[in-house]
Amino acid sequence: MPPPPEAVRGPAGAAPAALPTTERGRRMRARLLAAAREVFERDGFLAARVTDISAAAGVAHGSFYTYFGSKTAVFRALVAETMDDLYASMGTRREPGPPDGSPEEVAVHRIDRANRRFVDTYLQNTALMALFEQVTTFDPEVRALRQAARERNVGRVRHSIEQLQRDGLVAADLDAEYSAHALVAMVNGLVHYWLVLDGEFEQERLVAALTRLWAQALGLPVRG
Amino acid sequence: MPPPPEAVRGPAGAAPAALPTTERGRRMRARLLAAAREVFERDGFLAARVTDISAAAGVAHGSFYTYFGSKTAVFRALVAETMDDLYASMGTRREPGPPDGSPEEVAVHRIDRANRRFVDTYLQNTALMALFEQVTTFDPEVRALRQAARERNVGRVRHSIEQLQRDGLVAADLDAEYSAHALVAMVNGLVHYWLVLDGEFEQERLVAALTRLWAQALGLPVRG
DNA sequence: GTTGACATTGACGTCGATGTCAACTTAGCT
DNA sequence: AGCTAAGTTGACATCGACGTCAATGTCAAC
Repeated sequence: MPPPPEAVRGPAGAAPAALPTTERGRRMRARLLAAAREVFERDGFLAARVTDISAAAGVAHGSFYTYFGSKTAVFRALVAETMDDLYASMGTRREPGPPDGSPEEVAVHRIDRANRRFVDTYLQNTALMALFEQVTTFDPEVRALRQAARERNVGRVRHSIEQLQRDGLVAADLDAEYSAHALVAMVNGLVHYWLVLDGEFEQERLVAALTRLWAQALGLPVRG
Repeated sequence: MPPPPEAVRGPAGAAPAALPTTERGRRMRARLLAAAREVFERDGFLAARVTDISAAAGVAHGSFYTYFGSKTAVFRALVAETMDDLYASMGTRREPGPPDGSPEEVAVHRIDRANRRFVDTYLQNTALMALFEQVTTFDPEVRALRQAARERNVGRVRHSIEQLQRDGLVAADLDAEYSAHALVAMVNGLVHYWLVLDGEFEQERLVAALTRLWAQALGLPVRG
C-alpha cells in the first residue's frame, strides 16, 4: 500500500543541467548548493524560490539554471549529498572512557552511546530532517533516495546485531534482519514523530526510551 | 526546537468565507468538502488545484470561494472534520468473543485488539493520513489541529492505563502520563515511518510489534 | 407572481515564479 | 594580444493558478 504517487504537475520545463567542467564551475555549483540548503532550511521547500537561492548565493538568477534544472532538482542533489554524510556521522565518533560491568551491560552501554549520537546528530540537523520528511511525501525520487539510505542503515544495524550475537551477548536464534528493520523503523518513527509534532520528550528521556527499545528488542537486560 | 515555521508566501488574497445559512448552501459546502477530500487523496496537497476540486464537485470555479477562502482553508476544514471521527473510530468498536486466561493475558489481549483496530483504521485511511503528515510539516494551523488531536489521544490512552492500574494489572507506580505520551509517540511514529517509506512489515507483524511495545512499556507479560 | 436574499456561474484580470536567451565576462591556451 | 570555450548575467516572455465580480439563477415568504 504505497503512498500516493502524485507527480508534480506544472510546466515541466526544466533544463537539462550538466555537471561543471571547470574549477570555477564546481565552486559555483557548491555555492548554489550551500545557498539552497540555507534557504530550504529557512523557508521550507514550498516557500523557497529559485530567486532566493541564487540571491543567497550572490549570483544571477540565470546561473542557477546552468547547474540545476529546477528547484526539485537542486533539492534532490542536496538529499543525495547529505544523507550519507548524516548517517555516517551518526555511526562513527571517538569513544570516550572504556565501559565495564557484565557483558550484557557493556552491550547496553554501547547501544546507549549509539543512540545518544543518533539523537545528537538528528537534533543538529532538525530543519533538514524535517525537510526530508516533507518532500519525501510528494517526490518519488526523494523517497527512493531515502529508501536506499534506510536500506544501508538497516544493513549497518543488522551487522551490529550479528556482531553482538557472535559475542554471545544476544540470543543466536534472534532474527537479526527483522530486528534491524523493526528497530530502524521504530527509532526513526519515534524521533520523527517527536520532531514533527514537537512533543514533550526531553532529550535524555528520548535517548533512554530508544535504548530501552533496543534492549527489549534484543533481549538484553533493562535497568530501571 | 520546533520545526521551521515557514509561512506560506503568495498573494495571500483569500476571501473571508462564511458558513452557509441555507440548506442548499450546506449541501454545496458538503459536496465541495467531499470533492476536496477526493482530489487531495488523489493528487496530494501541492498538486491539487482549486479548479480540480470545483470540477470534481460538479460546480463552478467561483462557487468554491463562496465557502472556502483558499485551498489551505478547505484542507483545514477537512482536517478538523476528519481527525476526531478517525480517532473515535479507532477507539470504539463492537468487541467479539470474551477473553479468558490470567488477568495479565486478558489485558494484553485487550491491548492487542485495540492495536489491531488502530492499524485497520489507519490502513483504511492511508492516503488521508499521509496527507495530514505532509501538510503538518508546513502549515502551523494544521500542526496545531493535530497536536490537539494528539493531546486528546494521549488523554484517552492515559485513561486506559489508569484503568489497568485500578484493575491491578499494571504496576501502580508507573507514570501513566509519561507512558501514554511515549506510547502514542512510538505507535504513531512507527506506523508513520512504515507508511511513508513503504517498509517491509506485514500488517500482522506490525500489530504484534505494537502490542509488544505496549506490553513492555506497561510491564505486562510478553509471549513469544 | 413579485420580491429579495442567498446561491451559482464562468470569463477575466492579476500576480509572481519559472525558465530562456542573447550579450557579456573570465580564464586558459597558443 | 587574440582566440575560444566555459561561465555569467539580468531583462523578458511565458504560464498557470488564483481570486474577483457582474450577471444570472433559485426559492421561500409574502
